[in-house]
Amino acid sequence: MTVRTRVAPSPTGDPHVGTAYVALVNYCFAKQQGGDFLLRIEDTDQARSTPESERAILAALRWTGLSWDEGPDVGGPHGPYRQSERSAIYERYAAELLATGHAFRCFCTPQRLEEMRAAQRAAKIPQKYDGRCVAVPDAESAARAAAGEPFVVRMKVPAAGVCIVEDVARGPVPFEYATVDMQVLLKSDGLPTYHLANVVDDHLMEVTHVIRGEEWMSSAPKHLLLYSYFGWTPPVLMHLPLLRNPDKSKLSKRKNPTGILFYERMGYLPEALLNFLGLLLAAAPEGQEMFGLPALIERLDLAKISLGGPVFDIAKLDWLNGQYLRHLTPAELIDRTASWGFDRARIDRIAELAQSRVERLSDLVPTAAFLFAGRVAVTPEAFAGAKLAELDVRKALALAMWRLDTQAVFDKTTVEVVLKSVGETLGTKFRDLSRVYYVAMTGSPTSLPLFDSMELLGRDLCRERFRVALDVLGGMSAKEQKEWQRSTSPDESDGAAA
RNA sequence: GGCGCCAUAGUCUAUCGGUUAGGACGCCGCCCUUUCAAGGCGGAGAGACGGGUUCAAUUCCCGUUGGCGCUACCA
Repeated sequence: MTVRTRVAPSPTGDPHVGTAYVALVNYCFAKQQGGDFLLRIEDTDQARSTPESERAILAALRWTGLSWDEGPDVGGPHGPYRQSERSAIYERYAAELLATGHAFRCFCTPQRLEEMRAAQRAAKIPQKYDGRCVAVPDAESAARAAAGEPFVVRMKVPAAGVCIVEDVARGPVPFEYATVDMQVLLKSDGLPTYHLANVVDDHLMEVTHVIRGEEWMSSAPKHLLLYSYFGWTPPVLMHLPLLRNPDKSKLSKRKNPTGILFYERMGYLPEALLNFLGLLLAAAPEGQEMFGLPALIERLDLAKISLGGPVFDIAKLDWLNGQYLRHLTPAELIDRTASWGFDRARIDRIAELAQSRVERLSDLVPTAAFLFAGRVAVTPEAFAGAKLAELDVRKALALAMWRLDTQAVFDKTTVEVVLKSVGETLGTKFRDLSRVYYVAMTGSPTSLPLFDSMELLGRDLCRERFRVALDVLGGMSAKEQKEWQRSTSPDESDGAAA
């Protein structure tokens, strides 16, 4: 049987390095076994999925140098590869589960579920669905559904017994069925949850090995149960450790750059990034830290991947990237730099912005330098200004950073709207606030137009500059963070791929 | 709180019962050098803790501690 693996990102945010990491393992394992690697878009969350995010994820993954045999953009015999286009399929399988008695309609309202959980919390018992609607007789259930009463479909779970999850790297992992929740399979909007869609698709797409993040381990029993309800052979499972921040918490953009595009904009080479991620998957032979995809494909051994969550150590990435840069000829270095940041459209735009601000040709490069830099040097003093005295500069930076994160698109118009909204929140004219942003983004209070510059810089680099500026000004206390977040619309979406 | 995963230096890791516990990043020093890098050489630095099993444990088992994940009509 042909080995088939997949990466299944959810298009709900920026392309995440965790996605690249998971994709890399799946890709290498498939190729090592002479198999196929698939890309599937898990966009069953109507509220959070966006086409912009999907486009960005595909582009970012392509940039890393990985390629897939089947996917929404390249097609394939098991399509469509976008879950939002497969609703009819999931509905059919949910109906099958209903018919075979492995699932039931649940008519509980969100309010009733919330009350149930509150009671469970108060009683200090595990929070899970109490099973009320399992008792609804089939005839009544069908009638209520036919009458238009909203419902979700939940899976049944054995009351007792143990489910053994066989993990390639961990061996058997036991889970008491009593601790497994009766998961929602089909939401009231008729779309499936991850659990149903993932199992159905992996089966239909003939995925043989599911290699995904550790965050999924506790739902493995549910998935295994579904495979058995359908009478299908489950795939081989392997859960990868999660990438970490230096403080060991799960890698998050609030604390670190997590975007693949950040590394691209920052000037890392895709082969260096892949090599770096590969170092977390297969130990380098003594003194040979540099290796490419072919070597990784050869050496990857799923059972030997270390299970401790690795810190994403940017210092080591820096060194590796330097190694790659040094292996280039000077001409290649120039070519790479040119195609990285000096494409015609981009520099033409920069020229437009800079033209009225230069008097000599020799002014152009210094004027636009901040657009080609990764970070810019800022000092606390640079933020000082008469109008700014009584204003909390850090709050202005934090609000802008957070609000910008919640925007689906990142262009000059969005930036303008968002930054001005911060002025309103703070009760300040934007004119008096702009210096803060000029300094943080460009490193100087006088520079090229801010909104255009930020668009040119891109979301990831801007976020990083906000972070650095905040840091230079002493950061935020936990209390401030909490308080300030109340005056913005928080969006914690920061997940890696499945 | 419940369930689960994990545990070698600051970081990434090797060692699948017997090693002076190996390598890489970072750090420090020396060399090279008009500076700074790069490069070369060298150095400091690790088996969380407590019990077992064994002639012998970093390695196997149990407990403790710690970190992490899950605990949604999100993935």
